Amino acid sequence: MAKAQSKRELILDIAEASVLSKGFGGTSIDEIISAADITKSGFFYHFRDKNQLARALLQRYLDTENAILDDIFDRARDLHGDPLHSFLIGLKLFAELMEDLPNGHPGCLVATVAYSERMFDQEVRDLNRQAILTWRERFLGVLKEIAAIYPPRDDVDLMTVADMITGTVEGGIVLSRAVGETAVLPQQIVLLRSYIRLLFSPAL
Amino acid sequence: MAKAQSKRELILDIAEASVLSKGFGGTSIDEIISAADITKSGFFYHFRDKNQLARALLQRYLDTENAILDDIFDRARDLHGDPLHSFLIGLKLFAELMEDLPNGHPGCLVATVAYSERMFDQEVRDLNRQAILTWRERFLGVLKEIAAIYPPRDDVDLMTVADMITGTVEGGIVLSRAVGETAVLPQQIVLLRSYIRLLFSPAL
DNA sequence: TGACCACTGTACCGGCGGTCAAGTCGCGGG
DNA sequence: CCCGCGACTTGACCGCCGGTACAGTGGTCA
Repeated sequence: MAKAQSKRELILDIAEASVLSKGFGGTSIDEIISAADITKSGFFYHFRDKNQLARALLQRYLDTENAILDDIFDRARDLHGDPLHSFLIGLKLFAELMEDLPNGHPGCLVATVAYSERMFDQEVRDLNRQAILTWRERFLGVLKEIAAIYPPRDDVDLMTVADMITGTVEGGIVLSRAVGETAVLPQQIVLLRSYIRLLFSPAL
Repeated sequence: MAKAQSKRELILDIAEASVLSKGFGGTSIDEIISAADITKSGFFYHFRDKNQLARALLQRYLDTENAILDDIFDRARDLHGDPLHSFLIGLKLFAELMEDLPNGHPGCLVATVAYSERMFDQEVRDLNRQAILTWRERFLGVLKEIAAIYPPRDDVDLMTVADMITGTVEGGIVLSRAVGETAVLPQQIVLLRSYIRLLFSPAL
């Protein structure tokens, strides 16, 4: 967790950690404010209500996650010109990043929102939906480039393959947390990489 | 949702639906008891506290899910003697079952628990962990049978492949819910089937 | 007949989400 | 130099929620 430069950021840091370990409904404002050493009125100065907190939390989370993905796959692009090989390198870098997290991945707020949808207003749910669609488009673009050069060995829908990238991460996080083994998530990403390679490689 | 034969089962039915749409922390006992038309004392007659409700909820969920998996893969066994083909049929049956759910998959309680772990006692967390390990063993057994006949085309760890089955379902549910498209989960299972086929088929 | 099961009724506690009005303190600009 | 503004604090209050305690009640079965 990064050092908070302002009380507002500190609230978001504390709230994010609490939401990921206890769920949104299980996170109390009283607990956040005592950890952040502010008063209840101080909290409501920054956020109109708990829903606005959720919105800010999710927005900040998506911005940082997308920045991380940009960084990884841009670096992979620099390392190899071929779209397939570059994507495989990107997945490897991603798996290594997940492996290097000392306590495992802290959890995805998109999954938290998806599993408590009736707790949030339409704005938060739309933001969540848009996040998945953005990731779908991101990976679909790469996969189309790959498929133009390497025709897939099986009759698959590329959009579904794009969703599989996101789905593997979401599923891997659930498994890792539930079983208490931080290695599960990186293993799943490596296995996904194996599928992508198998699907597009002309011969092995 | 099946008709409840007792107030206790009715409580569990209502609580399960609420937990899956609002999270455990977002589900109030007051709301459950008014929907079940009983008093607060009536609730606490059946469950000592909210944690005992969680335990009963999870146990019942796991029992029914395992019965469904038994049924599907037993039927698939009857349809084809070869372990690979039988497993591929099982995955197809599973995808079709998910596709036929009118409002999509209602959600997995294992994921809910994993994303609110600090809300539950050790007993519930152990139950959750055991559920993942049971599924791991279930699928690992089948995969070992398959690999004995069809050597995998890529150097993969079969336990990781077994986890991928569970992970695809968990990830697919998160995606389906977040994006509001019920088709995503069955599509992901069909894609997983494509990988299993590609991984073990001697030639295409 | 009476014990037990599945509840109900009533009263209470402290925590939590949220609201409201007024006050404080530092700091940057006119 | 002081004025205003942003970032809070103080403190009082509301109704819902999780949970406790315990006495009571109607049906059923040995």
